Amino acid sequence: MFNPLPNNPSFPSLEGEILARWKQDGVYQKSLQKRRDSERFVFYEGPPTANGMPHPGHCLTRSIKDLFPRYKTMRGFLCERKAGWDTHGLPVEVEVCKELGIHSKEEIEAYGVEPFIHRCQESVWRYMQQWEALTERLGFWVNLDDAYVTYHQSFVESVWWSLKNLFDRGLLYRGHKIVWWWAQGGTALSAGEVGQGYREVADPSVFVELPLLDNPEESLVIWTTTPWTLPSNQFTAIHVDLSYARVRDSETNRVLIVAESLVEKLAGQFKRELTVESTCSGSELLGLRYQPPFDYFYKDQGESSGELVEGGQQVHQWRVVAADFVTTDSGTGLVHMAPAFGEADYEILVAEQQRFVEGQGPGLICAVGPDGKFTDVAGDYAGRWVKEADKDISRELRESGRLLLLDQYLHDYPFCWRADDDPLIQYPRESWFIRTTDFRDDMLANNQQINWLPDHIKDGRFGNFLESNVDWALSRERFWGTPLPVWVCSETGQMEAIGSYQELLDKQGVLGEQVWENAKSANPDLSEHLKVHKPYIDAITYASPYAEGGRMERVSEVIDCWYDSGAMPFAQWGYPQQNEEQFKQQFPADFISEALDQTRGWFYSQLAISTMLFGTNARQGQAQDEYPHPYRNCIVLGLMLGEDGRKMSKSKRNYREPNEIFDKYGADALRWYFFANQAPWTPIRYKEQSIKESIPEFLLRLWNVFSFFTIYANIDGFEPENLLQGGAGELSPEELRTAEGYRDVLKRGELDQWVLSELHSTIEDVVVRMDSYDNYGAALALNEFVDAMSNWYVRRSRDRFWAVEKQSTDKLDAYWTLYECLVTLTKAIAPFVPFLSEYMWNTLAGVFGERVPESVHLCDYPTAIRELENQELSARMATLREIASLGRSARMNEKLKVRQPLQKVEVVLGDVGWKQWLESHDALLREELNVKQIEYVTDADQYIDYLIQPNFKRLGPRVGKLIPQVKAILAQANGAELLSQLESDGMVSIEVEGETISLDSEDIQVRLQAKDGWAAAQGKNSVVVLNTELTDELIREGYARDLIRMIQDRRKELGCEFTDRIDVALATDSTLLAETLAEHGKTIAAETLADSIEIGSLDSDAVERNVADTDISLYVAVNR
RNA sequence: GGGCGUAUAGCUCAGUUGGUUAGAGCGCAUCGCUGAUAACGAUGAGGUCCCAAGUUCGAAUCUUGGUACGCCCA
Repeated sequence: MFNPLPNNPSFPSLEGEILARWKQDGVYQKSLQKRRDSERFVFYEGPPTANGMPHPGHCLTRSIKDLFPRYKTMRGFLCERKAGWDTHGLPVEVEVCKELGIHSKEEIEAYGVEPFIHRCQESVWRYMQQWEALTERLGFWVNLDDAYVTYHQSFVESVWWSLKNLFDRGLLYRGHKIVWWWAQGGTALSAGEVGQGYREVADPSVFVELPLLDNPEESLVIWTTTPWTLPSNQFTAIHVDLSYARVRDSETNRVLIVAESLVEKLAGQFKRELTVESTCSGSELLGLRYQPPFDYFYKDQGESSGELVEGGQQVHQWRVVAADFVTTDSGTGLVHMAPAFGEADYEILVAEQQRFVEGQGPGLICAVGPDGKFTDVAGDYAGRWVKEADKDISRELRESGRLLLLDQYLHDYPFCWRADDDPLIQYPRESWFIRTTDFRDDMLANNQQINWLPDHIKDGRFGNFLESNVDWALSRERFWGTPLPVWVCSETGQMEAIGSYQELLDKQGVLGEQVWENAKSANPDLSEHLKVHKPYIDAITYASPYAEGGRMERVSEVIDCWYDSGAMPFAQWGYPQQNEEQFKQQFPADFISEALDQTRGWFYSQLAISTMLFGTNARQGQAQDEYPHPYRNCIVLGLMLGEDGRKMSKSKRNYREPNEIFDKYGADALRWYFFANQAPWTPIRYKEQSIKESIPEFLLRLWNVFSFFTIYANIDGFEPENLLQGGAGELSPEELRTAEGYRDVLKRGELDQWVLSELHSTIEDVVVRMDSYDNYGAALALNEFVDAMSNWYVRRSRDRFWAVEKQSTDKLDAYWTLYECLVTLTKAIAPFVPFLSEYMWNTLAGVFGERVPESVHLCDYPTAIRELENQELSARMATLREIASLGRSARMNEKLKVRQPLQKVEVVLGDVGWKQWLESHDALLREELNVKQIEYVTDADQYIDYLIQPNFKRLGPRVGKLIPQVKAILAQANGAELLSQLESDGMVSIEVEGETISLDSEDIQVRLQAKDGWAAAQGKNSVVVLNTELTDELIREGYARDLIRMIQDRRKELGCEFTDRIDVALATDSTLLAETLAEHGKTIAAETLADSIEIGSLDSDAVERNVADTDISLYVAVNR
């Protein structure tokens, strides 16, 4: 006997029980154990940071990350799921700073790097418990006990190994990076921090003349809103495709060079007449030399030059160069370039440098120190804060006659989010880079092999990003991160990279280990892993092999934590220092998934590192790893929005906490909502209402069928555990087949065959879709099957389950059919809704005890039995359902309720071939439509018009432009005649513009159009016409059914048990009553368990009702 | 300013190589069922498929140009 189900299922509490059981029985471990010798399906966990609270977006990623590994495990693969945690980086430091109430790097140093790092390491696990709880509650099976952690020594050493590899291949170099710099605090700010600090300010807007060296009467005109950058000017940029004009300034009689299209606008701004003297293209300006606005550098370097790669000499700077980003949207079409203070400007410098022979190119000019003040090189301005110097700079330009216009300009400019009076400046900092640009083509080739979902990511966002690759700025001037493993000789500046801690200790003349040892003995609780971090690692030096007496000292930087995450494919195993075998087995990944924001993050860092380390160019002379790696399939999830369709935000409270959802609706509801509501890459609106709706739409509907089955199976004593002997396997159709009373499917009724056909084609569909990572399509197919099972199979089979004879063949067929559907479906939905499916498995299979797997998650995924799929039956049943639906529709239009029996309906079929099969299912339809008789009409001209249309898809390619005429001819033709000709001859011919076109039945499509005046409804394949004539007999029968309904309703009101007997009396003016009782009294009594039905009254309370438009008094006395 | 994406019913979303009556769920209206029952089911109303031009016998679907929104970058 099946365990009875609770009446009102509380999914959250069911899930709680299942979670406890999983934990207690180690079901996840068993699911891996079962596949220990199987082919691997490799999954990588993109490490989240446990430094912040998990939110709904993480539920989505974790649901998807669970779905496919579960599915693949059931499909027979071994899918290990190693958890991981991202632990380094600025956010951690910021959190700690908040606790300490400090801001700047200086303050951290004053506090002490050592205690600061200790606090960082502790802070990393701040929300660990919440993360673990959420992971478990969501049903995300992942190995949390063996998680990789980016600050662990083994991880750090793997990263070191990879960096040493890059260093030794010359791919790691020092350069400058232009950063947003908080001068007062002496630190660079991340893009996120900069983004927080924008506000509108008025800055000076200056137009400056730069006289040409060859012709001082002519000037380039440039525009800037940061006059303080002018002393550091190095170039002027133009766009080669723009047209430029030499214009005469009416006031000074000098010639100015500006973009031609801006002449008028500038004349207005300058308030003077500008007369065009000639025009030229941008390319003609290239190479022109000019006098910079200030001569601090010019006086010494004005003529400095170098040798070009292509031969010849060129002066270094103060000449016109080309740049694509120059536009005429603002300014003059000529752009002042100060490479020290702008990223685009700096790129121009780098591009210029590359034109020169190595070491011969221009250097970087910078008149400002890291404190934001002019350096001594800047004469009078030395020591002054740059922004404060703007005014004087403008004044000086005016005095030297270079200033065309000084104005004010309103724009958004970033300020420091921690000190909002401090404007940020762009500033060059020395930085370590990885020469990723050398691998651009390799990365693009690798990318081509990745299966991106959605696929536009490949050549869209991600491909474009790779195309415009720039070298990876790796280093961070911070404290909590993987230390950059480069040691520099104090004497010669020679550098070495170190690949592991031991390698470092093995160096000659190592000093400084005792710093860590002392700290550890002073505080034995300190994590061992900290010894590879600042400040301990900085303390370790060794004897320089490059200079007698020199010491090798580590550079001070740590690295970008994105590098950590991108190194996880090998670093999670500590490869190559250890676990080589695991790494080789688990590389590359078959499947990863994160949200769109990881395109430039984890998706890139993994691809870049893997391509550089394991790509074809990486290991010359060695076996080449084929693409793609490190991941083959990647689902890019859409961003998650709040209830209002805007970004989720704690302060706006526009979303529900995951725990609240779990407690109210359960994890399955949330998961199903994610999987079945939209393609996973569309931006998803996280609405409580929508999550809630996934319960009645899917979970509850399935539950009702499940519940229906167990109730009646228990009543009828249907006990599969006793009908099936011996081992029951996984209750797959092969095993069920051996059970007593299990008949060959083809011997069962068509409804049984139909639902099993639907089941197996659904399974086939779901497997195809899941194998191509289409969870949405798979979920839709499953949902549709549940609907078919609930709203057609069970509904049309109810009386079979209620039949008196408990062991009839027909009844057993029904039970075995529904049991097979439910058991198979349970396995099919297991990866999607692991809790409900487990509960169903426990009930449906639990009766077998130890003869079946203890968990649905230890089963194989079902495979479709093709022989049971019957497309013809499926199509026929669809038509039958269409007819039933049309019948109801026609009734609605005539306001004839289903309780009123009708004598006859006539069904007109678009394809007469259906007739025979439908006739054999008369009974089913008659009951569904509540009619006495169904007639399939072929000659139905009186009810309908036949609209004949061409089959466009078939005919279109064949007749092309003639289609409209064919359409017209067919529309005008006598449809009935045409059809009958087609039926007898197999084809018809029509004349179109002198051409004869012959059409067979496939070339046309018939639409039926009901004529007015009939109670008819039309569908795609059929028309249903009601005979609305009501005889007295029919009316009485309808009346009887109304009375039954009314009495049943009263029974319920009175709280009757199903078995209670009653007495009934009725009083009404209706003349129908007496006759109806005479005719149908027995039926009414039987249906309502009435001992007597009389006309009159009883000694009980009467209730007034209205039946068939007549008032009636109803007396019901319960015989208890 | 550039890149990518999105725009379909009141709401949330589907729409399978272009095929002539564009679908689902929710909501709404009407009704039904009452032995799956604090459920369930049916039917219906509701669309300028963002706009414009083009390609085509035929466009929600393809092309171009707009508009709006989102994300990323500058």
